Amino acid sequence: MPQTTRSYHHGDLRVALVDAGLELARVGGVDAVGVREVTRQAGVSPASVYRHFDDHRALVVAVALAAQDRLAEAMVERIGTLVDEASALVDDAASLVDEIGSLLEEEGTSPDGATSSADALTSELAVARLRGVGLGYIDFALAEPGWFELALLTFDPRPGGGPAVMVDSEVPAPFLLLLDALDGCVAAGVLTPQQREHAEWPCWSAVHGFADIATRGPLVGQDPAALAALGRRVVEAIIAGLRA
Amino acid sequence: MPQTTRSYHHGDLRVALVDAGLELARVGGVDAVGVREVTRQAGVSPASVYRHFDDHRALVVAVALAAQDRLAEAMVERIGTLVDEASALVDDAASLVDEIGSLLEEEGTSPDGATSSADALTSELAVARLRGVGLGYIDFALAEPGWFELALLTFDPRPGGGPAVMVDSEVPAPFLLLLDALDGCVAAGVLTPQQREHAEWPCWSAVHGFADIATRGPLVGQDPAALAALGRRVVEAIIAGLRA
DNA sequence: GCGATATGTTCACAGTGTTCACATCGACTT
DNA sequence: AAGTCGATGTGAACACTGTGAACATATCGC
Repeated sequence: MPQTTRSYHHGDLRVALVDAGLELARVGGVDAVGVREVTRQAGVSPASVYRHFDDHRALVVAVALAAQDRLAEAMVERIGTLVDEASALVDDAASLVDEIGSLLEEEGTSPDGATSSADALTSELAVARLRGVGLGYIDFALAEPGWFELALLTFDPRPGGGPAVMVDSEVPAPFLLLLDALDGCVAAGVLTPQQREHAEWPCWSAVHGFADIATRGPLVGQDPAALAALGRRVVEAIIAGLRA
Repeated sequence: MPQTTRSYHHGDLRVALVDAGLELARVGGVDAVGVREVTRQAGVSPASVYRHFDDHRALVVAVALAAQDRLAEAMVERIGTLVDEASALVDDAASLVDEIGSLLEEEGTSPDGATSSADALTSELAVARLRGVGLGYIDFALAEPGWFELALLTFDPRPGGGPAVMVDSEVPAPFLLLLDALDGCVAAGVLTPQQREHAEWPCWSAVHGFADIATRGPLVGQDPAALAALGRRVVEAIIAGLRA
């Protein structure tokens, strides 16, 4: 922060506006982030927005990008806990394998069984990561529906209703997490390269669709525990569908 | 229609407004159906809306219900063609089975094979119906994105941002088509009752999610043929996931 | 035929995004 | 060190929106 004195100039109005928009969107969704409302929240004049953003839409996009960052953070956190749990199981199983191996050492047992079970364990880890992507996305949507609504908007690349060209320069972070997890699955042997191809779209469709249904669709207001269980069901179903 | 004369009273302004809204929404989406714009289209004064609808939102909901009907129509049409194709295959296969059966009649062949293959054929029919539900939904979304955006809105049951109670009185027709198709699958032995339980949500999530992604998401503007292929992939993946 | 009622209109108001001329500050030049 | 200039915030205005109240007119029941 360059200065804390309240002068005519604000110091860093742009981020202040985005923060205000974030706060408003958290409870009111995308409709709550308007030019006048945001400037009111920031204690500034409405027209000041146009010194930092071309348009109302540009302001919304900036807020949406911030919400998207929050989504990505929540996802990596969820992935971390799920992978940690899985790797704890892996460690337990590995020590168990070692124990059994040392017990059976006197006999001439082949180490093939150990390596194949190790493969199964790394597979489990890769699947846990993929699970984390989906569940992190869903949990964020349920926990912060306003931000979630915002985070979607940026995926929409039409600037003003034009011919809608695909964005290829800047892939959103949440989507990258999914791509990486899928690549990890083929590296771990969970998915064949053929199964991997375009697999991001079935995954994203199922997870995003559930989040949308639970957030603005017929499942709105349902019991959170039931929603979480349904979300797990959706994630397991689409993962099973990919491997079939 | 009570009268076609153009008098001070409009005859049936309510449906005229809904039709105008439908026409506007077709190209402009939900944002295009505003009180003033709709009345302009219908050649009538803005405040006349409030003789037929409580609110701007009520007008939008009425238009959305109409769009939902179009969606249901498109789905039953798609289901019909897919089921017809499948049943043609079924007939061909059945006649083939008969032929083979009559050829093998001289030998003492057991009819078990015929009945089990007949089972497989009815299964294929049930799956074709399920496929039709998903592909009909997706095709409609791709063909009429404006109407599709509208059709979703009605699934959102909040009247004014209240505590969002679940609608149980009037289940939308498109959703009923899915439920029936799933029940048909368990009747045909494709799905066990345990697999059937809550299966509507993974299905709806995947299909709706893909439609949303292809309509307002990162796949907007992609090659229609490629989108159709991806849609088929999504439908197959989620069906496989349910049966796994 | 006549009154009651349903339906459409006009006017007004609050709120929105947006623009433009103006005010003010910080920084760079000479 | 003074002065200029670009960057940033302000205030008033415009066009537009949804909405309500008072008014006008056509249709229906008696």
